[in-house]
Amino acid sequence: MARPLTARQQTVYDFIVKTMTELGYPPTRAEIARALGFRSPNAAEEHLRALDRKGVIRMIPGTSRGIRLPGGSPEGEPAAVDSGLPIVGSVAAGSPILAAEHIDRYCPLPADYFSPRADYLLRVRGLSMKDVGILDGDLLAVHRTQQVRDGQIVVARLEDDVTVKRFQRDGNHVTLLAENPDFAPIEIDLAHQHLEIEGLGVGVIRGDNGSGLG
Amino acid sequence: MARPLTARQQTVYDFIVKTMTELGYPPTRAEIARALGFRSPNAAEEHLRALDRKGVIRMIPGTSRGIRLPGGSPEGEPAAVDSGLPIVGSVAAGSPILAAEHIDRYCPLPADYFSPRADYLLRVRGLSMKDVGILDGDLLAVHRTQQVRDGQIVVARLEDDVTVKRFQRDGNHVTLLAENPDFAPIEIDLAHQHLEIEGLGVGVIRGDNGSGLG
DNA sequence: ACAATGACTGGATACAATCCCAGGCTGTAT
DNA sequence: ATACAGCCTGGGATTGTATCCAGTCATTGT
Repeated sequence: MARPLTARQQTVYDFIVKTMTELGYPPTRAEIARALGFRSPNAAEEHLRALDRKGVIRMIPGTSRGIRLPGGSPEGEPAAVDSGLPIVGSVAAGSPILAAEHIDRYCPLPADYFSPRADYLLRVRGLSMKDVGILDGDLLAVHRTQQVRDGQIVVARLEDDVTVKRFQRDGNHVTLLAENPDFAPIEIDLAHQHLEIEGLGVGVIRGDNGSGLG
Repeated sequence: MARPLTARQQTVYDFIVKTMTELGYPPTRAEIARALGFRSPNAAEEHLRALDRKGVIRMIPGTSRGIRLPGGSPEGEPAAVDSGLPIVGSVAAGSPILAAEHIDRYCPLPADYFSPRADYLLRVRGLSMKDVGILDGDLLAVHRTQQVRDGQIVVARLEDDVTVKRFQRDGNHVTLLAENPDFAPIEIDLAHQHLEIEGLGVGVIRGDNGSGLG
């Protein structure tokens, strides 16, 4: 079961990703410890084991810098690609997004047109993200993952409610920012509230309405 | 300058690239030696020095697996699809939009996904239409037609310049409205200026950039 | 003939890095 | 109360790795 990462584990994971993209190779335990302020490399070791257990990284025993980021998201089964990307309309409270009854129709676009790969298209309701060009009725291409970084557009589920917002985390505190001055940010304390990240916004499609934009 | 690599050095370099793309981290001297049949890691060390001298890799002293490939990580480019909608980048003055030299690549989406049918995708530059959710770099799906109505988003050519604007006509007078308070409307007197309507905006696609929206 | 370079073998050393053990502290679940 | 997981300090054994030194052999340019 993919229990979500703890805040600290997420920090470690983020540092690994950052190191690998910036330097081209993964960090050592000592480097992780130094970067996050641990006085012992063992703290990093234990975090790595946890991340490995949860499947977001792979440790290669006995190998220096032996950390791998397995391709694809942790346990997201690849969406049925045959007929294209499923288009999800409104999501009922408490049920998984990709439940069959939510699937409206399919968009004949290959999943890997977007990068990272899109797993489904979510029809966006409301104008809370209009300043980043996501309008009412648009289709948001979503990559299923729990690994999201600050500033990214995410699909989140908060108390059975699915929303699209910009993600920002500070330790145990998460802020979901709208991109529209008419909407207030949503503040979440992870210690007291449950927040589930459903995926990462990777694209937008608009225009199946029928008579041109306007 | 950059003397070309010897055959053996090329082999070593290829192995480094292969290792990094397959494993996610660079090889050690010993691993290179093992892979290429050297009986001493020093042979690998000397090759690495040569590759560093010639600038194709960068060695980080004292660091295990401290090998970097300068000039960005090798990214797999998306396979060129020769079917689907042509994507048009910048359009040279005075030439038809669908001239072959403007076609960047193709988007594997059927033309009739949009309605009315899209004939090509135009990459939009600038933020003049940001208030209707068309941002810089977005792909505008365009239906080729001259029959446009007031209020529609159109692709127009004015004095060899191709722009995307909202269309408004009053007798012989046309106004092309931006959807961004920072941009002034363009006023055109059809009796004195030539305006060509290239098509009607029927959709928007965003998100072929590579790492999520944000 | 000579030096310079590329391509190695073989051996050695010191540090880099993984990984195990023994704790402590704070929560949350049972 | 007790147990357990997450998160951390501190130390230490063992192995992984970078890096140096001393040679050999062939090729190439001078």
